[in-house]
Amino acid sequence: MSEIHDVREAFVQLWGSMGPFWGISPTTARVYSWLMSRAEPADSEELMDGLCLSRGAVSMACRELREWHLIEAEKQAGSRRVSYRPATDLEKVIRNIVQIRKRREWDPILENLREWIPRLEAEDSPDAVIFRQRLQSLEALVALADSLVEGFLKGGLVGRLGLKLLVDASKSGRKTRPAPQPTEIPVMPDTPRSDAWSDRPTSQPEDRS
Amino acid sequence: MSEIHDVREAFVQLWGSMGPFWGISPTTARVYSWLMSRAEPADSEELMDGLCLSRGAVSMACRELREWHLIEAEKQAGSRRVSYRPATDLEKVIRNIVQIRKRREWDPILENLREWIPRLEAEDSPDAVIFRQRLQSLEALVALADSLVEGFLKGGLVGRLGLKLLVDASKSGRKTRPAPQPTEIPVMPDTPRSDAWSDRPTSQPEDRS
DNA sequence: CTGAAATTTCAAAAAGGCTTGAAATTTGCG
DNA sequence: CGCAAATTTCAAGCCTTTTTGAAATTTCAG
Repeated sequence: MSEIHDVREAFVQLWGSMGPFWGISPTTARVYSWLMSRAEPADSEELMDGLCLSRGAVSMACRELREWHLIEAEKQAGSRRVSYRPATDLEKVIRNIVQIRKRREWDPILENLREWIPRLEAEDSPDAVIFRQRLQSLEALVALADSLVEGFLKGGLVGRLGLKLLVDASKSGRKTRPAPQPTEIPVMPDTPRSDAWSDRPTSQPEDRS
Repeated sequence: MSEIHDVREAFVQLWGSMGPFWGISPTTARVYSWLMSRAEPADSEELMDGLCLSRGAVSMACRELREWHLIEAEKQAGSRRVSYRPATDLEKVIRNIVQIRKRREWDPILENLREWIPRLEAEDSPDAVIFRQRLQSLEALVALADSLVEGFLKGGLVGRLGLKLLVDASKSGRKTRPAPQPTEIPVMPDTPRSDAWSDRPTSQPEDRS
C-alpha cells in the first residue's frame, strides 16, 4: 500500500547519488526523479515538501533542469504559480544530455588536439615524435567518437539499422531472461495532455547552438 | 624548439580539468597525460618534479591508474625503483574504463529497477501506475544500453561491421578536412619493448570480477 | 498603476572530495 | 638477517562544488 512511497524514496536517492556521474548535481537529479514519480506536474511548494529543500534550492534545480530541457515550466491559469512537468521522451532527454556534454567536454579536446599536433611537427626529439604520434592516434579516436555522436544527434537514434544490428549481435551471450528488446528508445507514459510537449511541432526550428 | 614543453603543459592541464568528467581525479589524470607525453616510462621522482606533486600524491595517483589498468609498474633491474609505463592500446584503455564504470554506475540502476517494478504492480493509484510504466520504459532503455556495452566489451569493438556502418552513415555532414577514418581504434605508438604489455597473452585469464 | 504573491538571485555557509606529508610498511641488496 | 631505499598509508587541511535563505526582482489580479 505504501510501496510507492518507499520505491519513490529509493528512486530519488539512487538518482541523487548517480547524478554527479552524469554531470548534474545531486539535488537537481533528485528533483527530476521526484517529478518522474508523480503522475501530475508539481509546483515548487510540493517539491519543497516532498524533498525537504529550501525554496531557493528548488528554483536553482528547476532552472538547471530547464536548461537541459529535462523539465518544462507550465503557468497555471489564474495564478502566478508555476508547475513543472518532466520530459518523458527518453530519446529527446538523452539527446539533450549528450549534446550539451559533447559541446562542453569533447569539442574542446578535439580543437586542442588539432592545434597541438602541427606545433610538434617541427621537433624531432624522441619525446616530441612519440608524443605527436600519440596525439594523432587520440585525434583519430576522438574524431571517430565525435562522428558517432553527431550521427546519433542528427540522424535520430543511430538509425534503427545500426542499433538493431548491434543489439542482435550481442544477444547471444546474455544472462537470465530474454530481456525486452525495443527497436527504438521508448517514450515514457505520460498524462494525456502533455503530448503537446513531447511531440510538439510548434517549438523552435530545432535547438541548434 | 620548446614547443613540446608548452604542448605538454597544455595537454596535462586539459586532461586534468577533463578528468572529473570521466570520473577520475585531476591529479590522477595529470599523471597519466604526463606519462603519455614521454617516450620512455618514468619513475615517481620524475613525476614529482615534472608535475610538482608530493611523493604521496604520485603514489595515490599511480595506484588508481593501476587499478584502471591505465599504467603498468615496471621494476627496474638492480634497484628498488619502479617505472610507470602508460597503456597505449586505446581500445584496451577504453574498454577498461567502460567496464569499470558500467559496473559501478549502470549495473546498480538495472538491479534496482528490476526490484522496484514488481513492488509497484500491486498498487493502482494513478501515481503508482504512471510511475511503474515509466520505470519499465527506463528498464528497457537501460537494458538496451547495457547489451550494447556488453557487446563492445566482449565482441571487441562493436565489430568492424556496425562501427564502419555508423561512421559511413554520419560522414556526409562533416566540417573541414576529410579527417582520418580508421576502421579500428588505433594503437598508440610506443617504445618497442612495451609491446609485451599491450598484446601480452600471458596475463590473467581475463579480468573478470 | 499598485501591491502582494511568487520566483530568482547571489553571497555566504556547508559538504564533499582531493591533496599532502610524516609515519608505517615493504622491499631486496649486501 | 639487518638495514636503508623506496613505496604506501591515512588523518588533517585545503579547495572546489553544492546548498541555503534573505533580499531583490518579477509577475499579475485587482
